[in-house]
Amino acid sequence: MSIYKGILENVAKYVQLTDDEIAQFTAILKPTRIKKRQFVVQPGFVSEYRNYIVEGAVRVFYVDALGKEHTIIIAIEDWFFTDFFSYIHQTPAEYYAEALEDSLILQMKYDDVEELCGKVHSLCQYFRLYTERSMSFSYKRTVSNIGKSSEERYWEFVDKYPQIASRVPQYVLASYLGISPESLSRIRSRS
Amino acid sequence: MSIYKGILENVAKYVQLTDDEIAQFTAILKPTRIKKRQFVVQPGFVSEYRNYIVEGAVRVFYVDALGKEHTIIIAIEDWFFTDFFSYIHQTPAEYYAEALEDSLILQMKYDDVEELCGKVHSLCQYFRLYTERSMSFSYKRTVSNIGKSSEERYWEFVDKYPQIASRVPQYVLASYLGISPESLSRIRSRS
DNA sequence: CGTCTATTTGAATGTACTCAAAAGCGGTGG
DNA sequence: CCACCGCTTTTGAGTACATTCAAATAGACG
Repeated sequence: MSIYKGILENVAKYVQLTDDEIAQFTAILKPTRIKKRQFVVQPGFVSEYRNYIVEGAVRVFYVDALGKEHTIIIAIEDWFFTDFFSYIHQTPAEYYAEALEDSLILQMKYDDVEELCGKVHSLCQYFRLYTERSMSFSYKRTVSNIGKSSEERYWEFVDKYPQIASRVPQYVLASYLGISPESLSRIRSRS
Repeated sequence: MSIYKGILENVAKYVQLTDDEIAQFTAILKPTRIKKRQFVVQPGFVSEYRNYIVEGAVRVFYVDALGKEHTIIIAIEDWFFTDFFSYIHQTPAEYYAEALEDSLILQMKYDDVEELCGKVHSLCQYFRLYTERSMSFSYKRTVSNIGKSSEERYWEFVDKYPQIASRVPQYVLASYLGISPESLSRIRSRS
């Protein structure tokens, strides 16, 4: 079974590619193995790649002026991750992307994606539709952040992503939800 | 001067359209005038349109179980707005979109946009690139929400969008930043 | 000018945070 | 395989910050 199976199925949910288009697409995918705690993106370096996770888990986070970590993305199988701002604008990253587990990812270079999207209409459609969908979910997170209490945010997350909640360290989850690890521990204990 | 000037300039920042493509695009834009306090989107109704603001200001917000309003988007000239989740999935909206001022907007129907993006590669490119950029900014807001104090969020907003901060009521801004109106008033007074 | 809404101010409350320390857990090397 | 070490999670106490509720003031609009 090909390592491209997952991503091609993902694409197939939105558009249908010809065999030739599939070949062109997979040609720009660079399979990479990363070990737990390894950084894929680091502040100061341009995030050249959009990364798709075949197997494993990754988080994107930044360290504020006080040295505290804030997790922006927690990604598992069949998700994309990168420092999006750095990737889209091709400017130096501000965030880290770190493997939470040994992982296998598919990396696609910005220039390659852009070139291919310029040539292949259906791939352009795929990325448009996929990103629009991501965007619509992103608003849900904003709604959670501005309107819900820490406790509500936590249980909402557990409800929505039970696999993730049980798979990542609590301090990572806390930093994703914007809660201190101590508070998250207390929220969990009073249930 | 055509009312399409703004949106066409926006498109031109990303892609170049032929005259024919421009004609096809503007053909699906429906200019609509809305009065202050008028709703463009309401819970229970599918948000059929993606809306571009030619002139005016609009906010998207929801009302929680306790009757409190939470503002998700504040949009002015040259911005798009809609209940994105409802629009993308074509399911009933959960949010309101309300004019903060008398406004002139361009409405494009979901089906028309999809059909045109299927036919016209460069328009598909435009929406892809535009949405990817929006996405990259959306992460910035998330970073703000999970990592910064109320006070920092407020000053960051004023710094980033001074025109908006001085143009919308403070309780709207407070509900956008996830702060109570009273707290925002106090933040402003101690400066 | 009067009414309605938005903003400010005050006092009390509550939620989440910080700092500190203990307990739990996992991984590593002897 | 067990013992140790480091990191994560829990627990406790005190504090800071934002919220709520209530009332007063200020502003906008007809």
